[in-house]
Amino acid sequence: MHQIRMREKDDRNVASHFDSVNPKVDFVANEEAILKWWEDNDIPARYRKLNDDKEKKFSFIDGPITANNAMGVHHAWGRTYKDLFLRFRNMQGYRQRFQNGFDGQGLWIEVEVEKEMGFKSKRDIEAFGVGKFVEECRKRVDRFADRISEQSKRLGYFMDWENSYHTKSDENNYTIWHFLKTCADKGWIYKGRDVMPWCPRCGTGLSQHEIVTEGYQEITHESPYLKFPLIDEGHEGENLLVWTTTPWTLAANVAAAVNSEYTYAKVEDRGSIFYFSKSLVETLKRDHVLTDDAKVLGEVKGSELVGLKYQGPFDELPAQAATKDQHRVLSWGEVGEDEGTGIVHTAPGAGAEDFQLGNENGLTPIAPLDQNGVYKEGFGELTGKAAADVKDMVFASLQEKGLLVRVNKYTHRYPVCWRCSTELVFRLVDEWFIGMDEIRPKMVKATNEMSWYPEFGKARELDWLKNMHDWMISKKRYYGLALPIYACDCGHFDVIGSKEELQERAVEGWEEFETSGASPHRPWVDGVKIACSECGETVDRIQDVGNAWLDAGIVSFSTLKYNTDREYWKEWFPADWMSESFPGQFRNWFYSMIVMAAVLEDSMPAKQVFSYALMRDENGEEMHKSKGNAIWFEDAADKMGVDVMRWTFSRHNPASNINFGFKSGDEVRRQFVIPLWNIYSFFTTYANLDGWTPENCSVPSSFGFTEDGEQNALELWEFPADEGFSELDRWILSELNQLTAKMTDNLENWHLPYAAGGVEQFVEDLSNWYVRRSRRRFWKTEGDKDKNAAYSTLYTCLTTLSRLLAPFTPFVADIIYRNLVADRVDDAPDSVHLTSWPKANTSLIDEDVMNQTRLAIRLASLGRSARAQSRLKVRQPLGEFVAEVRHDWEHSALAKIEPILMEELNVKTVRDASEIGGLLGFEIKPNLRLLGPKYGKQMDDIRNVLQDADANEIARASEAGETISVGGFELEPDEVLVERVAHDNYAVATDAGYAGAVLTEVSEELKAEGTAREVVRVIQSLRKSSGLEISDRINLWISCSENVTGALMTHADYIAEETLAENVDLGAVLSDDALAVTATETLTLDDDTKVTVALEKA
RNA sequence: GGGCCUGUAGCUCAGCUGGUUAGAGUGCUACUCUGAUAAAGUAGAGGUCGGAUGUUCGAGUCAUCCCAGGCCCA
Repeated sequence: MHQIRMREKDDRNVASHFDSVNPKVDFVANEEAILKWWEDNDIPARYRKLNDDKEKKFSFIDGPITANNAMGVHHAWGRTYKDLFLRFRNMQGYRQRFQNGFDGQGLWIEVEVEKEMGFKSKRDIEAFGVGKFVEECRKRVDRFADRISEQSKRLGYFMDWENSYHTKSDENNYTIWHFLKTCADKGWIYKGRDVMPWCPRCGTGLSQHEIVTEGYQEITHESPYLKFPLIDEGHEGENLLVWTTTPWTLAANVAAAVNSEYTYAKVEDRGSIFYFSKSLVETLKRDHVLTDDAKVLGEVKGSELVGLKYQGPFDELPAQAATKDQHRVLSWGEVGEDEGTGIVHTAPGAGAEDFQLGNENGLTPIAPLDQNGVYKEGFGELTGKAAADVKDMVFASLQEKGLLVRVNKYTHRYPVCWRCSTELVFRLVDEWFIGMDEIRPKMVKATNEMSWYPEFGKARELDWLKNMHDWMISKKRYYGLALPIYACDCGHFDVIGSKEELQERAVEGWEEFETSGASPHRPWVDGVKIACSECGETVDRIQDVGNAWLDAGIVSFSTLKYNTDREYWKEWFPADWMSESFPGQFRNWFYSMIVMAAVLEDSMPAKQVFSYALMRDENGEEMHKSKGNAIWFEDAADKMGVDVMRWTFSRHNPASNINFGFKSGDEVRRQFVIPLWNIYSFFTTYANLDGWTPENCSVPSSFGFTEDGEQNALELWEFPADEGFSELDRWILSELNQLTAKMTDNLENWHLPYAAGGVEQFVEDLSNWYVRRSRRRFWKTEGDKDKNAAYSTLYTCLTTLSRLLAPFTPFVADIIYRNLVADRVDDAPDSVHLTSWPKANTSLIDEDVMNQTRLAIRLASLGRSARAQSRLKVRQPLGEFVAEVRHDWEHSALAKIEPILMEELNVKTVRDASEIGGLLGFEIKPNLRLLGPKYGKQMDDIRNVLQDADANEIARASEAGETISVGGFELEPDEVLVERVAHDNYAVATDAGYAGAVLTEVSEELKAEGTAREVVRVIQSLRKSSGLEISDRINLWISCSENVTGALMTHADYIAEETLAENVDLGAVLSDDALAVTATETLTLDDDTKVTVALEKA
């Protein structure tokens, strides 16, 4: 057998006893201690190297975490998944890379650094110096990368932290160049135009994201209503009534839009005829746009207006020369009729939606503003004026032309620059795009080939691909991928695909660039110039940097040595697994990963995608720093502990949002971690008392690795004939092996809630059935085979559990493992994280014994319920328990579990209700599964006749296998269901077709026994309160009335045995003196007689 | 407006190809028990299974439509 040997045997000081375990444990302090021990003993590195010699591998590609701020608990959620599955694969013997990634380029970083430095605009950055600014950005990224690494270690995340990749690295950026060059060679890269939100004060564009989050304010604008005179024949003298909140855009008007579905009114007011949405007539009168005398002349559908030409409000301007003949009415589904006029002024060069609409309709956009928000040439008196200052000039001009109808105040949410609160304008700018039409089919193919968890991820990704437009990859900023595009005035542009190519093509500035370190970043790379491949002119790099998703999308190439070691890349690409949160990542990281793999290799980037939803606070509210409900990682780690946090995540269904908080953490600790710890504490307490060590364990263990296909000692093991293993042992070992098998399967299929749920059920079973039912086996004084079997079984459960839990709760798992195994067993790995994943011995999975025990647990519960109803305590023995079961096998099983039920329920006999047919009454129900298909609509009649029929007769007939004649129906014996109901003298409880009853008559004999047990209980609690050790012997006096003495006499031996009494003085007369020196307690029995017990240490 | 997901007890969620009285955990209340116990046991209250219509002998489950929430797209 191949065993990983971690330490020379003689280094090891194998102790014979377990460290004692404090039941009042401080989990957080333990975690910190373990963390230190891991560091001191190099466990993470040894864990990572564990499978270096293995053939099979598991390739994980990490979605880079933004190294821009510290980690929150929502990051801990995603990182728990990553760590968990990587640990699982490591324990299974897969070779892995363990590379973490940091995302550290792009506007997000710039914005944080600007805040840090107190910058207000791009001009501040330019003044500070782009080079210095970029350095500051890099420093911030490195600072937070370190911070996140430390936080991740605290989470127990075992990664190769010294070898994390950075998207800002040269390798990453140059690999993107290669990607872009590949796109360019196929002709997919082009320069296009788009309208972007723009801050005229800062002179910079803002991303949609910056506006969505916090960039809106309530602002009141003066909003004009104006006429667009129609010029088509037959419409002379008629006008469109148009409204806008941005008067400065009117000079760039190209079209007007209506909703074809709406009905428009033709209205005469003050001598003019207007068209506008019919539903707004009253609103416009109320707002004094129309007078109360306005007359509705008729109605037209919006579609009838489409195509009509009109005269624009500023057609006299030179800037309108190319567009004034394009003015017409367009159909646009987005036009609403809640406000305005139902006719929308469209300026494709000054509004994002307008631009889109303009493109669809072949309009020429007019871009009125320069980068400072000032009108360019061609706008007459507006030229040279800022957009924000021209509204009065616009109104005056409209007034003069007779086009202005009314100006109203209008308050609305309007986007502002989140840095300086200046109202944004929309500006037409040049951007660079990747045309996706030819890439899309490859992406669809890859998406279909990939496995998605949850499964609907595939449909969502495909849906996104369907809607996907060309990819805008440029951004007018400083810190990011330097786009290797060299656009020449001749109209041609070159794309450079590598550092080497740049060097070859450079005609200027290469030496300086090389001296600076040749990092493809602004400003250093900007000094390198090439010759245009078309006309030979010297060309600069375009100023733009790249979209940040290019940075993250290339990592399955750049981090796998695609450019330097293609064999290595082939070994690890495509990845077996990638995992990120799904809101957003379908259009971001997953998307860019798929694009890159499709373009470069016509492949998928990863075989399996795993994704999860969003984290909310405890009340389901979104977490926000500003709302104060966000939880910092350190707070959670310090207060609830990382194991608790990780288990909370692990038991959750990834596909649904998680509501996370300290309350749910407390529940997990109470419900799961503490019970587990109590079992562990119980085991070590008694094992130490008995001097039991793993050498005595009669179940073999195999903690290290076996060769593939080779079975380990446990897998080959069978129950020995004479080692004392009981049904109970067989049961829990069966459950354990089933758990192991199911866990493996669930983890291989990403089914975390099932995996975690299985462990929770097992811990529950182990604690509340196995340990509870086995307690006496551990208590007894002699060390026989039965006791050793119990220790061996519990030890095996705990050590296996520690390994199954290692990927989930790495701290508590290692604490248990190290105490029970690493420090006690020769050749066992030092840490649970160096052990192999347990393999199930399926021959130990015994369905019969598991079913039997389930039945016993169920019937015991019913019995306790029945007792509770009768108000007879478990301590009072009762004559009989009658069980009603449902299936054939359960009748025979009942005989086997009889001793268990007798003990659990404290009854003298257990009977099967079927043996005593007269005891319980009958109830008859139709067997719908059989009768339904046969009788159809007659079912209601059958129901009724069965209700009215003689239940006893039908039950007899059914059990005798006779045909049942009832109400004109001839029913087969199995077409009715017979159930039993309660009878006198029995207390009955039922559940899911099962029933349990106890005989409530208590004989004198039973009563005496009950009294004896009551007395024992009092003595035991007295022993405990007197501070006696469990093994201390005592002398005992019992003072009580004569007939109670008689009753107790019969059970004197039992009392003595249970309480470890050497002498029992029954019927003793206790003097006050005696009471003063010994421990005493008085018990009042049901009939109000009193029993006083006194004891002293013998 | 379109796509996907979700809607079952106060809360978190199971309910497989339609089948008998819709479950679990948790929380709450009461009682019980206690030599591993920050535990455990038993009971109680708590549900128009988001709504409507349809298919069927029978619908939480299937179909259609609608409502609400979420994510994405327009």
